[in-house]
Amino acid sequence: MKLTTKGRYAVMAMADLALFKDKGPTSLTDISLRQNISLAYLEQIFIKLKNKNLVKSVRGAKGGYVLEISPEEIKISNIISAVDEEVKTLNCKKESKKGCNNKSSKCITHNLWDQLDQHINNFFEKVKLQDLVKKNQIFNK
Amino acid sequence: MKLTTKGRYAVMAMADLALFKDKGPTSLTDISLRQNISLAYLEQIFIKLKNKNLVKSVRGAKGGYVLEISPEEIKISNIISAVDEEVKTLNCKKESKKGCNNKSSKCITHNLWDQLDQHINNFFEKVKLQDLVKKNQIFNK
DNA sequence: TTTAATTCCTACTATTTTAGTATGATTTAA
DNA sequence: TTAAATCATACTAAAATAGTAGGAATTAAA
Repeated sequence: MKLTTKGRYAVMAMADLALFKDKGPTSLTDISLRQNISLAYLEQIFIKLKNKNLVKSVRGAKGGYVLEISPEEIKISNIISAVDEEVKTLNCKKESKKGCNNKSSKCITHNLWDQLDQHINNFFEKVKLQDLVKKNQIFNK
Repeated sequence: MKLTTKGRYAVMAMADLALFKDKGPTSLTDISLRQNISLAYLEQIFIKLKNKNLVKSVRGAKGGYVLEISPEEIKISNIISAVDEEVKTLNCKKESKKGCNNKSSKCITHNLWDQLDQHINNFFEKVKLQDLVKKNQIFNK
């Protein structure tokens, strides 16, 4: 599955942004210090978050990033898919020779991975950024 | 998350084994051909499956592997954890400096990953090997 | 008794992905 | 003018993944 520290960093950074959202633009330097993530790495991550319109940037001194939409509206799935390209576990389709395109026992496990994907995506769809910052207790929906 | 082609191969191979379980030991050569997985790689995978008592081996000519227990009793989680060591996404605990051990905003995302793990594991706990071979339609439990 | 088919064992290696560095340009508040 | 910030791109180190390679041991069958 595509779920790496990059995705985790993105979620952490967005949560940080949400926590400080009333104090104007938050610089990546601040986030870097608070969350202990390399500044240059954060920059790369935020380019992607910006491209997906999850944050907007304020350039120049005293600049930084602010949430484009409110924490209640931002799903974790939005964040992760923004930086990790795809939330897909292991689909047979990619590798045409193996798995699915196999003649004899054609993709016995195909549906399994499909459903797993749905299952995981479903989880990330339900959790909002707000759920993280509010109480640090997520949900029992 | 620890969920790689090794895990997928293992599930595919086990499903293959389940399909042919009435025809005596199934050789890895056969599985290799049917599922298009390198023989040597399968060998490594089956050592692990054997260590976890999911299969047993029959050595020598006409040998191969057979399921140690019935497909109804084998959970997908058993298979994956046998070959991929751990079904854990991204826990903060591992990396002591980052994430959790951060003073200011202590592990905002900790619970999120914990619950994700539970969610995924829960999925794999519910699906049995039998569910794969029976109808190629998994479940709606 | 020989042969071929098989598992078993261990070490090595190529490839890919991940995570991160490095460098510098651009923008803008103070 | 300066310092603090984003923006952009290229490079690289480390780790994980996905295999390969080479042989030893076992056993059914010819």
